[in-house]
Amino acid sequence: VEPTRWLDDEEQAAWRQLVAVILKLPAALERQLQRDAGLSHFEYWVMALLSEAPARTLRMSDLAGQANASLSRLSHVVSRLERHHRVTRRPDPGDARITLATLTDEGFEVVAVAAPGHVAAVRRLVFGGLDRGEVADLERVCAAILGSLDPAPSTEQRSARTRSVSD
Amino acid sequence: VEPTRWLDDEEQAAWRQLVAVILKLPAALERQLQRDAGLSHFEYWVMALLSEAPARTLRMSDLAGQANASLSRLSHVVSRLERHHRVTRRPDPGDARITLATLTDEGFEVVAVAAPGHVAAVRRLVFGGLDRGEVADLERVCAAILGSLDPAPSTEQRSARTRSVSD
DNA sequence: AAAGATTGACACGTCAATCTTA
DNA sequence: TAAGATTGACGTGTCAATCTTT
Repeated sequence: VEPTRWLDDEEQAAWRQLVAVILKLPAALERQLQRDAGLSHFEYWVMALLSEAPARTLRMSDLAGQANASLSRLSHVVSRLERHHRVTRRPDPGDARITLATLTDEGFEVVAVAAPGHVAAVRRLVFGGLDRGEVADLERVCAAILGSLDPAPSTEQRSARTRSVSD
Repeated sequence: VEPTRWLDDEEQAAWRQLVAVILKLPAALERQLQRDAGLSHFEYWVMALLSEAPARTLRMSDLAGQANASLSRLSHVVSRLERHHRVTRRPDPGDARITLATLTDEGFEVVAVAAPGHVAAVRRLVFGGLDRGEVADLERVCAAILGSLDPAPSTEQRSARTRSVSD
C-alpha cells in the first residue's frame, strides 16, 4: 500500500491521541450524566444553552447552530425533552415557519441539579491533568481545528457570554 | 444556581471549543469515509489495526483495547465485517475462550483503497490549520487528558509502531 | 466462579422525504 | 420556490443478560 502521502511521525502520534480522546471522552461524560442525572450529554448541552438564553428561549435553528448539531438531530432530542416536560415548543408569532423552544421551570431544575456533578466531572476528566498553559494550548488548537472544519466562517456566534447553568 | 465551583473563564472557553471539536470532527470523518468508502470510522479503525498486527490477527480483547472500545461494541462491528467477508473469526487453538479475528485479503483491499482518501481528509480537517508547534501541543494535551481519563495506568500498550494501512 | 465473548432489546444519529408557512 | 422544521426508516452503540471454556 503506497498512498498519496502519509502523516509524519509527529502527526501520527498526535492523531492517535486525538482519536483516543474522541472515542473515550464522550463515553465518559455520557456515563457520568446518565448515571447521575439520567441525561445524555447532548440533552444536557441543549438545556444548558437554553438556560443561558434570554427568556430561556431560542429558535430551533439557532439552538442547532450553538449546539453544533443538525436540525434533525435537535428536533428528535427536543421531542424527547418535550415529552418529559423539560422544554416547550411553539411557533414564532411573527413568522410561523420558525419554532421557538423554551426551557420549562422543571427543565431548569433538572439542569441545575445535574450541573454541579457534571462540572466536577469535566474538571476532573479534562482539566485535572492540565496546567494553565496547557489549557490555553487546548483552546488554541481546538480553535484552529474548528477553523479547518467549518468551511463557512460566515455567521459569527460571538456574543457577550453570560454565566449560567452550563459548562 | 450556585454549584460547588465553576470553570474559570479560560477553562470555559477551552471547554466550549473542545466540545465543538468532539461534536463535529467525528461527524466529518464519518461522512467522508461513508461517502468515499462505505465504511464507518470505527470499522475503518478496526481493520486498520488488524492490518498492522502480526498475521493480520488479534484477540478480540486486545483489539477492543487498541480500538478504545467495549468488547460488545467490537463484537457487533466484527460481526458486520465478517458478514462482508472482510474479517474472519475462530477460537484460539490454545484457549477456546479466546476469539482470534483476522483481516481477510478482501478486507485488506478495502482498507487499502479507503486509506489515501481518509488520510487526506485527516490532513485537511485536523492538521491543515496547525503548525508544527501546535501539533506537538495537541499531542501533549491529549496525552494529559487521557491520563486523567484512564484511572488505570497499569497495562502499557507501548510497543514499536509499524507503519501500515492506518491513520 | 471467573474470563472471554456474544446476543437482544432499546435508545440515539443520520439521511432522505415530507410538511407548512412565507 | 425557498426556509424552517419534523418525521420515519435504518444502522449503530450501550447495557444487561447469557453462554462457553477454564
